[in-house]
Amino acid sequence: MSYFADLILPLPLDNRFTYSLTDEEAQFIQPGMRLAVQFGKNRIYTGIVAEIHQNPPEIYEAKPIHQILDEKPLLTYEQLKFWNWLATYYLCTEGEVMRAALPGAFLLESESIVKLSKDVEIETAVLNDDEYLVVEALQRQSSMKIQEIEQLLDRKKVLPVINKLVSKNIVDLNQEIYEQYKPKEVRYVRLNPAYEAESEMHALLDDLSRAPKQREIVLSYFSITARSKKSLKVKELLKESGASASILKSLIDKNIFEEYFQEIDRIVFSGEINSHEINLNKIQQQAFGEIKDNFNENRVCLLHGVTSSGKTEIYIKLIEEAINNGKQALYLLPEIALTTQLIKRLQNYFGDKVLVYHSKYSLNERVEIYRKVLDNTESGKIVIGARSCVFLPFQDLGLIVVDEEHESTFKQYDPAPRYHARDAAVVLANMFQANIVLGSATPSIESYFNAEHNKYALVELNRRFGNVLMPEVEIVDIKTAHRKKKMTGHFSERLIEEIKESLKEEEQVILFQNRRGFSPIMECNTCGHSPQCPNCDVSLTYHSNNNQLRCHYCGYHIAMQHQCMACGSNEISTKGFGTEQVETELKALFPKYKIGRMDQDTTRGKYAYEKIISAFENHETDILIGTQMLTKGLDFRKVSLVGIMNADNLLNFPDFRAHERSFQLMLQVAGRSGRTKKRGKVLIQTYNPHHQIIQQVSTGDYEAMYKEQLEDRYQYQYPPYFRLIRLTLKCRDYSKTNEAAEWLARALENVFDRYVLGPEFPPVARIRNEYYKNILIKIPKKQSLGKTKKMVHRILTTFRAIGAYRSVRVVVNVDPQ
DNA sequence: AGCACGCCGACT
DNA sequence: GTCGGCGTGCTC
Repeated sequence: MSYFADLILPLPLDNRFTYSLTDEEAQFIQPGMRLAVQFGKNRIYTGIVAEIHQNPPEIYEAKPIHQILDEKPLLTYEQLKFWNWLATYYLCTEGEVMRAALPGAFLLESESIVKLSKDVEIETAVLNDDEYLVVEALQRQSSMKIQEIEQLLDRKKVLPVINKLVSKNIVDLNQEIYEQYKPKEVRYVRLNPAYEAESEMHALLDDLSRAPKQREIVLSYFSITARSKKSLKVKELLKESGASASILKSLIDKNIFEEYFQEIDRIVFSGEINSHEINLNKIQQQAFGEIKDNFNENRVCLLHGVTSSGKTEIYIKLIEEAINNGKQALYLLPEIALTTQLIKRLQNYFGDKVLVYHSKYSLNERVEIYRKVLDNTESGKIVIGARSCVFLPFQDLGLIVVDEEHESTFKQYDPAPRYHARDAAVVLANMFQANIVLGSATPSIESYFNAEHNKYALVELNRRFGNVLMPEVEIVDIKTAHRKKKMTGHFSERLIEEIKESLKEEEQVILFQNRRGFSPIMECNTCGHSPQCPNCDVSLTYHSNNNQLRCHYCGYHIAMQHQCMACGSNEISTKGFGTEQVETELKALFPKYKIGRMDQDTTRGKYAYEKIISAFENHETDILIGTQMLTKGLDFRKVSLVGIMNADNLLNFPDFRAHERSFQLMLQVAGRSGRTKKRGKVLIQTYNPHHQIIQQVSTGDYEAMYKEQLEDRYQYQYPPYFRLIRLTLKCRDYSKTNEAAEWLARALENVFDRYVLGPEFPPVARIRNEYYKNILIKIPKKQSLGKTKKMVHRILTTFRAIGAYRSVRVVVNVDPQ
């Protein structure tokens, strides 16, 4: 009886691929294991076994596999199910999920390696120039990669050259696959046991009397080993003796010392546990109880708690319970880089049970964390991290916490799978019958809607911890202020007064300015021209730190212009303002005070972010100017004033979530103010003081915001009443983009009728010389989601089969943010 | 995706 | 003539 394995390959291909197995292989291989298989003519890929069966494929002969890469499955049954759900729900391939889900080091890929054939006499006469160059290079370096040959010959297509050499039997072309994961090893030394006897030892020291440095090492070795019986690291020995590595090497070469290696864990917890008891106050205790009651009924729990109401303590208690029951716990955060404070807190409490996982870790570190979760080790019971954590191989997941549930960064934008980690987490929890709590001070409309309609349970915390009052919000009408000439640059008189007041009291100030799009652009005062990006349909923005004009989309940059490029006029001014301008103006207003700035430009270095934060925490800076980044769970004790420089550029975003987002953002920023006894103050500068969102922020009235937004969503057919799928077409050819979009929209309309919107150009219609066009599909509640997606998938398959539109790529975004 | 194959314009 | 461009088809 013959066996076959259906594999998921890490490619954007719809199908699984079937390979044949020998009986022995079939005995050993289980779903979830990695296999290396040949796919296409030469390449070798890592595939995941999804299924083993005995049905031979009918229209082709299955190839045998190349190699088995695992001893036991790397994926659990739940993960395979989860991958499949993601691919179906988000309309992508399992291969794309695989790429996102597995640490890169698990995906071995082959590389073509060229070597000289053995025992071949090379007749130079039969070689042309290129061939000669390759052969000559191979005589020097034994093997070359295709890319190296491309460089050597300075041309793009080198395969014909290589193939000729292969056919002349001069070189061999092989596929090599690499295991990318390398365990971390520490080098140890010990004395050759032959010298252990006292007499031998003395003889050795006598022998070395003419090599004082070597003798020194041996003496150091004795003195260290006399002190402690522990294995001796090479590093330690060199430090103690002060000798160099080369001297030790000569001792090893002489066989006086022996070296050996031991694998160590990269993921080690170095901090201390100083877990003071966490005592919930009465209100927290009550919320905690309610959450647990709902867990008992297997309900998703939405925890709506105002800023600094103490949600984290509740999470910690829930996690503690989960791990006491022997389960694993997952704590999801929107962005890991911005939450060092929280991670420290969890580590202080749970010690080495906490693992932090995110995409910025090295390949090897991620592999180790993955394995720890898979093995369900004691040190990995709690995983904390950003969205990609949902892909870890949990064995016995008991609890998921999704903190800042409303954050849109939980949604992956590019590349596929374009998944929402919060929604995926709900599905994941369901697969494990695990508990899940979504927490936020400003829940997303969708989640609150689900709570209202009894799909989720709602638990509320509406008092700040220690009964600190919510900050007082003041709205400053800068339209009138401008008219009355009461503005200094972008600062209203009121804001300046309040800053002065806070600084006088030796308190700190945070100023918030939204980023992107509102960065300054150059504009000619004579003809109104502003320099454009040649590759994208946007104006270039001015960056003063390097005096450049830059494109945010493609990175194109030129030196700052002092003459208009269109009319040659010298009168150029900057329009719009960013954090940089705020900083400049502020320095002029408050020259005596220290000002910090936190935005994309200043947080580029590895620890730049931490530096800015700790400088502010230690009160080395008085005023901190920043963007979105400031809103994330930071806890500054001495901030009494938060200024929002311009609320309008948030509100005027062309997006159905713009108002909800503005509310969430402003309320979060406001929450940075007055976290201790004294009541904080928030100043909002705006041109529309009567805008309903501004009003709702000023009263902190989430309910009002929710109700009003919900009505808009209903009227304009948006989530939560309708689901959305956005198709984006991209192509270098303008008219092809149009034609293809038109075709696709018509095809969709045939099925979904008036629920298809567009095609439309997005606000930026060209990026990196590609034209973009969007089609939006709205799915009413009563329409089957599964069937709709199947239909969209079918139409897309037909579309992609049309030759004329082949150069047009379609990006599918389910539940776009 | 990545690669081969085939067709076409543009250069040594 | 060949090189390199791109469109097309296919991968178990």
